[in-house]
Amino acid sequence: MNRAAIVEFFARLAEANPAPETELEYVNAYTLLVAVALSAQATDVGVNKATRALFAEVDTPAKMVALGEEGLKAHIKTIGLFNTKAKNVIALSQTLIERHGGEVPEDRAALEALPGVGRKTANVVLNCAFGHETFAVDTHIFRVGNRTGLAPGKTVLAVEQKLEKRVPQPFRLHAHHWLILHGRYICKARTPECWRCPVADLCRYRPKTPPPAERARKPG
DNA sequence: ATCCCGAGGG
DNA sequence: CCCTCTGGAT
Repeated sequence: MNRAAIVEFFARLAEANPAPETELEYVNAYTLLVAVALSAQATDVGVNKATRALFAEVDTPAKMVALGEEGLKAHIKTIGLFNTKAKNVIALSQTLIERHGGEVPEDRAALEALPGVGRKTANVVLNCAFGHETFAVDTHIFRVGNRTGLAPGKTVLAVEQKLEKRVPQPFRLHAHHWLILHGRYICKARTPECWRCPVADLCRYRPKTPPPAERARKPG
């Protein structure tokens, strides 16, 4: 995708959604960090279902440590990988208290040093909580980048670096959310809905799924 | 490369 | 049934 096409690509996504935000529910930077850590290989809907009750009760690292690993597990049993996540969130909260005064650090290295926090989670927190122009590459963005030709790459880091080079202003701050929402609702993993995609003419992917009307006409 | 792992959709 | 969901640590 050339530069003009990339500008057009984001201009259309921006027109459809001028102020995109994360669909994870949170009340402060700390609960954002926890929500993102819980969202690995899980849907935001599923995470929100568990965190609504959790964050009403627990919204600081100290309260999380007081809740304890088993107490946290009881809240997040319905989320995949809950054993690992509960252990990490308690340890992460303890570390925030011991090393960062109970605050979420505005620093990539400090974030990635937290248990259960890798590059993707750090990028989301830096973008959503601190307004950094980071490109958190998740399963959606990896797929959209490769499928469309916007930012092809064999690894998530390669895709991130390509986005870093290719995404122009004024789209850099919200590119992450535009791409993730596009991937979640239109450029879906199994059956991308190209027939209602606003950037289909800029995309290198040729649809293999016929539109609903055609599928109804010719079932099977 | 493998493990962690529940809910929802097709 | 199988696939997917805002990954990270070993």
